[in-house]
Amino acid sequence: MLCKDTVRGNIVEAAKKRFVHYGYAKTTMAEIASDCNMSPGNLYRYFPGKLDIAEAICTEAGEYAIAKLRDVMRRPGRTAKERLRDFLFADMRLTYDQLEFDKQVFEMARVVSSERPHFANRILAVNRSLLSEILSAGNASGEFVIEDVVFTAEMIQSASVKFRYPQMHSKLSYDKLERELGGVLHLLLNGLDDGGAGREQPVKTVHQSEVEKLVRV
Amino acid sequence: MLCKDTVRGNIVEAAKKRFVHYGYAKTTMAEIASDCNMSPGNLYRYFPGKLDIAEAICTEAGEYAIAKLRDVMRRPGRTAKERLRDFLFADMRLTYDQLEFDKQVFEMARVVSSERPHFANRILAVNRSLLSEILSAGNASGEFVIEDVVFTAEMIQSASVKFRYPQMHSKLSYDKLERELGGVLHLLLNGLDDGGAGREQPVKTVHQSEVEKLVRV
DNA sequence: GCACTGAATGATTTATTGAAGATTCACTTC
DNA sequence: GAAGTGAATCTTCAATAAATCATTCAGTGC
Repeated sequence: MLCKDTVRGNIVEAAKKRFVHYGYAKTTMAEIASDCNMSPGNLYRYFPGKLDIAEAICTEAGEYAIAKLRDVMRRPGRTAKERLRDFLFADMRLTYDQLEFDKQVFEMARVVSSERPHFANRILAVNRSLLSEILSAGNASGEFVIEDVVFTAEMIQSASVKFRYPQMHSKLSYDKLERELGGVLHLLLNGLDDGGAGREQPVKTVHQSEVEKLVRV
Repeated sequence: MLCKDTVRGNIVEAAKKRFVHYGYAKTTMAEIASDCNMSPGNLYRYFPGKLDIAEAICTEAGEYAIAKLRDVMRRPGRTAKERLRDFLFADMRLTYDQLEFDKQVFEMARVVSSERPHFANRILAVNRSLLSEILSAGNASGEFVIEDVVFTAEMIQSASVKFRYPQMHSKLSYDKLERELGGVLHLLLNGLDDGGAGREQPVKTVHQSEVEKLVRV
């Protein structure tokens, strides 16, 4: 016998295929149900509604991204600054790859985060806690001297908003984004007294190919 | 006899009243014409189209804002850091006051900058040149040691995007924005090694009342 | 011929309505 | 009675008809 969670999983998988292929709006509950060999009405025994299925997909994707970021963050033998850099670049690339090129995934993400604001906030909060972890480690190693780690993490998020919102990417190539994030990061690390935002990036960034797509179908 | 520029000015004034009161979309060329005691057709002898009237209004407002920022920037007896702070706070407040509370003005600005992207870019470029001026002065006084002033100005704009785009203000009170800009600025000035984004703001910011509304009608 | 008009044109917006889809629920099956 | 159905309902979408509006231009008056 199928347990409730298995069925939910099947529904999510079927919906993900449809949403990614045809888009959220163009996918009907009847189609998802039919893909699962059930009636539309029965879907409602597993999810309160269509939006909740999309939210489940996004949550899964978010968890995958967090796992990726954790990996990047925890590579051995890197300084805290390098970790911070790796983290921000990986985060930008995850956003870019996922949302810049896939209109359908972008649509789904947009709908979910506009209809369920708490969802986006949760993602942001987890992200911030990872940032805080990096900052704390930097404090411990003596690289940073940060009083309020959580507040500082929040400020780093503020300053890097441009690199995490695909709406703002419009018309900026990935190269340009990379250059800008590099410059901003340099400023954040070194402040204005230190030669300004130098173009050189002595710290090697995690290579993009190491960070795969967020949702694979 | 009325010279062409006087008539243009009258049209802009009439249109501004309508746009601010009823919104860009809800204002018809016939209404603007009628307010100027002329026929709709005659408007086209002074402006290529409706959008150009809106652009003229926005240009005027932009110039006013630039003038305000120049004032703020040039107060005597301030350090470069203080000037930078004043500048960014004043800029945020101009954006906030103007666009956060006035739906109609926001609509007009949105239409113009989406239909005429070069317009927004011009504003941003002028803004950047003012920032560069501050940075150069800081270099001259020895406060900063910035190699590429223009590049650094660009990076400061990147890091402060959140405070200049009303779309991003959604759900953030002005107090919260101020706290965030303060924190980000601290990071930009001092970098991460220096105690992080301390909450104290020893530098007095130009008081909000000193920066008036952008468009007065 | 310069300043302007206002009706004509064609694009865009709005209103209407029929169809499609999300959600519910009384009912069936095992 | 847990799992599921599918017709009924109520909402939302899409197509199109109607109206409005930006823009043009042939024409008027000075």
